[in-house]
Amino acid sequence: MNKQNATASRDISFNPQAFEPKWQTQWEADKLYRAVIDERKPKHYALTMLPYPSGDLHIGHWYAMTPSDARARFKRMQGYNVMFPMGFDAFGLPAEGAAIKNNIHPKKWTYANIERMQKQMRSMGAMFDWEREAISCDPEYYRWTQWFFIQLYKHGLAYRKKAAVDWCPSCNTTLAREQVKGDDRVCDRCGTPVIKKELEQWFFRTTKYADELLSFEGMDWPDFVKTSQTNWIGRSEGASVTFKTVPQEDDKAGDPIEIFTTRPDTLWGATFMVFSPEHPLVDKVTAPENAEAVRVYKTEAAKQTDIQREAKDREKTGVFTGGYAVNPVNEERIPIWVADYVLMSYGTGAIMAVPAHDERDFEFARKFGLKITPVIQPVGADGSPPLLGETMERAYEHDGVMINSGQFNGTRATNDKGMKNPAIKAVIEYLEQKGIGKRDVNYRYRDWLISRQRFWGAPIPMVYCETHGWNPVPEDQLPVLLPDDIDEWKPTGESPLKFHPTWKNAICPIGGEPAIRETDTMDTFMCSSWYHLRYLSPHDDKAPFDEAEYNYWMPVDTYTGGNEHANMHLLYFRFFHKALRDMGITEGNEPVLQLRNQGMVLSEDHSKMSKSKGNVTAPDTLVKKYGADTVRAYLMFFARWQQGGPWDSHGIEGTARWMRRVWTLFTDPAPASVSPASDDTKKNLRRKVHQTLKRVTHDFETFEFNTIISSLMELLNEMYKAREAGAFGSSEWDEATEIYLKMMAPVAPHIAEELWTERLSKSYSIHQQSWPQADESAAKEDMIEIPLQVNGKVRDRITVSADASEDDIKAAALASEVIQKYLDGKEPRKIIVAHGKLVSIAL
RNA sequence: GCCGAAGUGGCGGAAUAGGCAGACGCGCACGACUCAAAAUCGUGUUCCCUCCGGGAAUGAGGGUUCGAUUCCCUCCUUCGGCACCA
Repeated sequence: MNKQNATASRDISFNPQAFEPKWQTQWEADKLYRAVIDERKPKHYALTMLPYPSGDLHIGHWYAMTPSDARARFKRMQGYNVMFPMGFDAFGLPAEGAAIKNNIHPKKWTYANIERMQKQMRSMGAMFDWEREAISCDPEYYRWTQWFFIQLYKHGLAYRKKAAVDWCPSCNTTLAREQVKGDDRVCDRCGTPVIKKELEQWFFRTTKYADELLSFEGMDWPDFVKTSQTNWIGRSEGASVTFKTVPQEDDKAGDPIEIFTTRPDTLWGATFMVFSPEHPLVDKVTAPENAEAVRVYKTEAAKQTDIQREAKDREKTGVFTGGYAVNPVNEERIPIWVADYVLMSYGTGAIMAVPAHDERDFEFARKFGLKITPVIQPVGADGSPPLLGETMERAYEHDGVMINSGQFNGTRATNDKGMKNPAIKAVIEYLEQKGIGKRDVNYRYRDWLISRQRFWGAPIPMVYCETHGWNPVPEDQLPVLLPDDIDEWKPTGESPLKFHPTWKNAICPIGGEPAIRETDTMDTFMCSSWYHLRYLSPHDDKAPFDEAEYNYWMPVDTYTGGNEHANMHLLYFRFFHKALRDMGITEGNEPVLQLRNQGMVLSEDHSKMSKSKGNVTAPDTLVKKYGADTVRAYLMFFARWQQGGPWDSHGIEGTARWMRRVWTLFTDPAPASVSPASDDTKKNLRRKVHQTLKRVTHDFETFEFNTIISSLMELLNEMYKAREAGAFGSSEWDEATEIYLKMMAPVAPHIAEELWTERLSKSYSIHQQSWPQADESAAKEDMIEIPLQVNGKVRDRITVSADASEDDIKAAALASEVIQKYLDGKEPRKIIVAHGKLVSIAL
């Protein structure tokens, strides 16, 4: 056999740079991947998160998109009518940065990048349906973003309010709570610590859906996303209780104060109250002689940043107001304090303090010498003395029995939260009966702040006039276009649109008087909350999306993307769908059935890739060197997709080698001098093919891309051996090659097409073939090797027929000389034949 | 502190209804081809020993079991989310 010649000819003929663009052009010309409604076929909407047009496609985009593409292709071969659209999330800050730097309009920069990235995306050989492309900064797109804002406004889900909001001093804009990260409270975009500003801004009423967003019923989503969202929403069950304040002399009517507590069962232990410094009633409850101290404390608190105030290990501070409240269950007069450990942004901004059973209240009470009354007594701690306020060393926060609580003494308090705790349940019922409190739920979740003081976003379509206040722009006047003739878009802290000479001038839609437009633009997460709907009919000028398309394609069957969006995009996206549903625009409770998140491709030194560190891997260079198929395959192979990992520039060589070996197997002339393969060889080949097919099919379903590639590599190795053994030309061989290319087609669409169409001369296109069906009987083994264990250690192996009975296997095992040696004439204590796979002998 | 995910050779990773640990690939070593190198092909590659053969090993320790990477308990480490949230 002359291997040398084969090698030489192969290296010349494997040239992905030649056939990859050829097929990309061909597929596009033949509209192979157009997704058109076809009622005869089951649909599959495969969605992958759309990119921001930052300039160049990086390896992370490939990592997100090409395995998703492979799976979409697999679904398509399985007979689904698959829609796999792509677009651009094209509004956002970097465009403004670039605009300032290069003195060009953000629009120009953005569209230039889009064009560049479209070209790069085409080199991936993905089955994107470009006729469905949607670009969020197109007026035909943001017209509908604005339209949705107006619908939300009309349904009371968009509102304007003044509040202390998060402000990024580097991005010069407000941020939503979700966009502030970590304990050091930094901007999600740029890492700058945020500050608080008191501003009037537009909000979406996301909290209305807090409870519904906690339900993930029927959703095949990763656990970490579900728990992350659950944590974020932060639901606490408890009670709200009204305390009366004791009137100051000049003020006869003492105001009622509502508080929220998760532990109403400890109400009898509430020995003081604490107000947040910002609480509106602080001044009213403050006694004249304490007024100066309170004023000073409030001023100090206002100067502190949130980061300082919310630092956990900080020592508690506070001042007495001189005012008192009455504990509604025991009529005890309790002092009211002001302290910054109580936050205005949670609950009612005031708490009842139960120092005996709350760590924070305990610390505060000890520091200021306030009364501590235990009301839950631990049980079962034999001999240990009962809790006493004077001697307790820390708050007792576990289960026990209620004491010092009047009629409830003796009630069992468990560690359960909410109504599952008998003590809490009993007390809430009592409070409701007496009319002093009620069952209540609180969330840490906040409404979504969507105003941005930036230029490159969808203008908020609202107009203000002195007489009629805020009103939406009439829908027939949409879109409210961004001006082209703007030369001042530098972020100043105020919206650049404000400084355009004429843009903000409008007329009131109600009375026709002169009015002013809202000059803030929308958070770009608003644009990406509905892009999956725009893909349905991207050029529709009658509606945001076409109803027939919606009815056929929605909901999204599989959504893939990065895991950094768990509490941002994915929460907004769900909120948006539910809001639209309640307005009668969409149907169903959730937009996405199945969600899968890929991990991140790290650089070779295990750090995050970044342009500034110069450790990025450029896909364009890799495509040039290896071809797109190899890059795709390596991205699927090198790590668990859902986990990601560091790039390895040597590792890709292995995948490149595999690709060349595939090419060689299909293009090399058959070895001439071997005799025809034995029946066994052919049967074994066929078995391996169908075993691989089963595995690959399974792994595509479960997103286990790395084992798809390794199974294919393994089968290729077997095929080489079978060819050596003379299988070439047999019907088994032909079947193997056909199935091999079909399995390869989703992963490496170009080489599969080239070999299928050009080398095997099969009918174009392999991407219109259906996924092969595994033959179970062919995949089954005839003979199996069974390990024989003695006391858990493998001592011998026997080969038996795959359908041997347990008794046969047992007999064969005992017949083994090695086993007999170990038995040494004794009777084994126990013999177990495990599922016909293994024999375990216990001596 | 609370919630979640995960710890397997030099490396990326296979294998879970409880049944042969290390598939596949990288790297490395040796060999073939070559004047030589690259490429390619072949062989080997968890660790330890006295290398015929035996022993140990899936973050650590314990438990259940004939049998545990897989199940249970305790602990350690890494990553992610939340955190003075009443």
